[in-house]
Amino acid sequence: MAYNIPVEATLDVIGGKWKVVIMCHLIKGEKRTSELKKLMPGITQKMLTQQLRELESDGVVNRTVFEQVPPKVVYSLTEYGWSLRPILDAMCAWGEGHIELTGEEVVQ
Amino acid sequence: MAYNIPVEATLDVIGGKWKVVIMCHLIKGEKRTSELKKLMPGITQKMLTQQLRELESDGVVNRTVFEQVPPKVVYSLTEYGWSLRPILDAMCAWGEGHIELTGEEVVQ
DNA sequence: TATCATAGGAACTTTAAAGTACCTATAGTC
DNA sequence: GACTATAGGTACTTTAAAGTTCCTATGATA
Repeated sequence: MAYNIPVEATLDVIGGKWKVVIMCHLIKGEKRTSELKKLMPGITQKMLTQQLRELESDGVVNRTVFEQVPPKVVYSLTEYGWSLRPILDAMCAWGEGHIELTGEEVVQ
Repeated sequence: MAYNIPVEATLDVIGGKWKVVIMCHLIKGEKRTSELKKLMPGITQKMLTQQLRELESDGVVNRTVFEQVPPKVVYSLTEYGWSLRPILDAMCAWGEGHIELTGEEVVQ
């Protein structure tokens, strides 16, 4: 793909509704599928699997399968994924600094 | 809106296909509509206007109208918009560092 | 033997994002 | 008088993203 501006390459990897959120959770350590699901109440099983597959094929996350029943699969950031850390940190920090300033996010 | 994780507040403001790209251009200085259109060959007039309107109502960009014919409108980042700079810088830097490593973006 | 837990596949539908086509205004120029 | 440049509006359509529902496997437990 040809980009008009380099930042489009970044958006290709981390764009979309869920990838940044997934990676922000994985920054704190590897997680299995069911843990991610609990951390992201809004995501569906399908979207979680789909986004993880895309992150995996982009080389951002590792998928480790434990051959046991019931199945256990653990996801973690790859070294390549860690290279995105400055972006994730900046995004998390901004969100933390501005979430209460908007004023309308009172849980009803 | 209630968020499960603060970074979702960030995604609310800069999420989508075009906003980060627009802001990356505005970092280098104010731009009029026609300049942005030239810098982003892939965007349509409608999407450009729509995204700028959303950024404006989120307080991220300033819209300055010059009362002349033909019309002249200039967009720039607000102070609030500048607070997103660490994110934009990190995203731009990552894109610059990784765009040539993917190897398949040769313009055909 | 029926049920659970886990991770995910497949088919289908809904919703949101994005794109297309066509319309406006007006001072200045050809 | 027709045409240009500029910024944007509106209605409609297309495409992509996301969501829903139902399905699989298997060993352990009730």
